[in-house]
Amino acid sequence: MSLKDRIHHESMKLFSTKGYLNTSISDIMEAAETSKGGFYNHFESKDDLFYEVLAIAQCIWRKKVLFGLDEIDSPTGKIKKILINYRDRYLKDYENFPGGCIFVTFSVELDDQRPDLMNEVAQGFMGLKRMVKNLLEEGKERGELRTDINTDRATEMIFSGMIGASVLFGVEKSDDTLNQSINSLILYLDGLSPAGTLADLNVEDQILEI
Amino acid sequence: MSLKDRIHHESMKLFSTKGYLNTSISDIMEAAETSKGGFYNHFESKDDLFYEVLAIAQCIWRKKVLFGLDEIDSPTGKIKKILINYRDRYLKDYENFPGGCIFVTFSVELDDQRPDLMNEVAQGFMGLKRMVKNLLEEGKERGELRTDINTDRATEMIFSGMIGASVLFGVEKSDDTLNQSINSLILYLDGLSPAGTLADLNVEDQILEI
DNA sequence: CTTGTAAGACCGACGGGTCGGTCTCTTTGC
DNA sequence: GCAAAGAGACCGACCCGTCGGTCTTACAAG
Repeated sequence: MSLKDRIHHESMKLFSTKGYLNTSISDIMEAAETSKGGFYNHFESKDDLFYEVLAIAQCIWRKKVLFGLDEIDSPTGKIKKILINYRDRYLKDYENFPGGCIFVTFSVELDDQRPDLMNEVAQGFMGLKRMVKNLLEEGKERGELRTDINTDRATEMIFSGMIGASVLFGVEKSDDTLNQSINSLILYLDGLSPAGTLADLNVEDQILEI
Repeated sequence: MSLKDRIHHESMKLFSTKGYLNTSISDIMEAAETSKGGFYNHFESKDDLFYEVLAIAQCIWRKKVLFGLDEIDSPTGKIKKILINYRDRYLKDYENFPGGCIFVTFSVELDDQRPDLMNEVAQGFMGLKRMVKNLLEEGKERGELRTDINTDRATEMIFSGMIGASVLFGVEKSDDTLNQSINSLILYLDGLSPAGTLADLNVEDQILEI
């Protein structure tokens, strides 16, 4: 692995645990086993590194959370898959994000201090929210959701539930807590479907199989 | 207002926006219009200030979020009141917490960096979660919830929904977003009640009246 | 010899914290 | 009633370490 890759990787780990502002370049140098010269040979500034790491993190997020989604036809099935991926492939990815969801960490520390950096992060959030909403609406059109379901409200529940789950996972650092939070969301999603179709989806199996 | 009170108050505001680690004592000095000497005359260390501010913030939280709760008999009504207070009296309290929920800010930045300080914060979270759970269970006993409702899962939904809502409020800084997030939680709570009782509670009115 | 990579000495700004000193207000002795 | 003495609030220069960032130097590959 090249030095640049090593700096990217170690920075991402440090950012996810300590945040951007509280990670010093010395921290990164130590973790990547390099020096000031090695660092500044590859990056113009710390902010420069931020943007690159953010892009890489978003790329990893997509790969992890959207994994296997195209093999699923049902929109609500896709959301369920997103939740399961989010839980098992993303939040438990201690190799890349040992400190939990890097976007939550960024957003909480940067929203009032570095609005310029914050914008980039916020766009990712909005993308996820829009995706959930679109899938819910499509699911409703296909009859996978009860007709009385308000997709906006359901989107809010699932979206803020995902964010809340990652914060609480950071607080408690317990896989059990995370499983409970996300499983509750999956069961909530199942509860939106018309009566009778619940058993067909084999919910509990899907939760336990992972 | 005494200097000590001023430091407490300004620190709380700064901590809620910048976090603890990223707030310098110079920041506090400037905001409280004092000097190094004035600061250290009242506090042994920055950590000392942290503990005091945390205690004050918890006190304010309780006063704001539990406001008027004893006048309500119904357990689910109490939860609804908590959600409304949380939305209007606590999160929108720009005077004390201009940066959003101070406990979320603390927990995200401190969980991996200062576990000693984190413990104090985490206990508050667990207290709220336990309160919601107890109220839900009591509500179920009183027949305010359908018998098939799993109170653990409902607790997860409401609790992580509250945390997620405060993070997203910080990201978007929009009252509308916050209202939508919390209103969705209130409507979710209403959805847990046995069919037919929904209209009696006059949900939409309660949401709009605030 | 040239070119690109990495090392680390160095810079000014700022971090938390200390310390000598001033200013004001209360207590005390007469 | 009044002045001397003491207590404690408050100030800001200063300490040392760390911050992000620059620049010269060393060295290895071609």
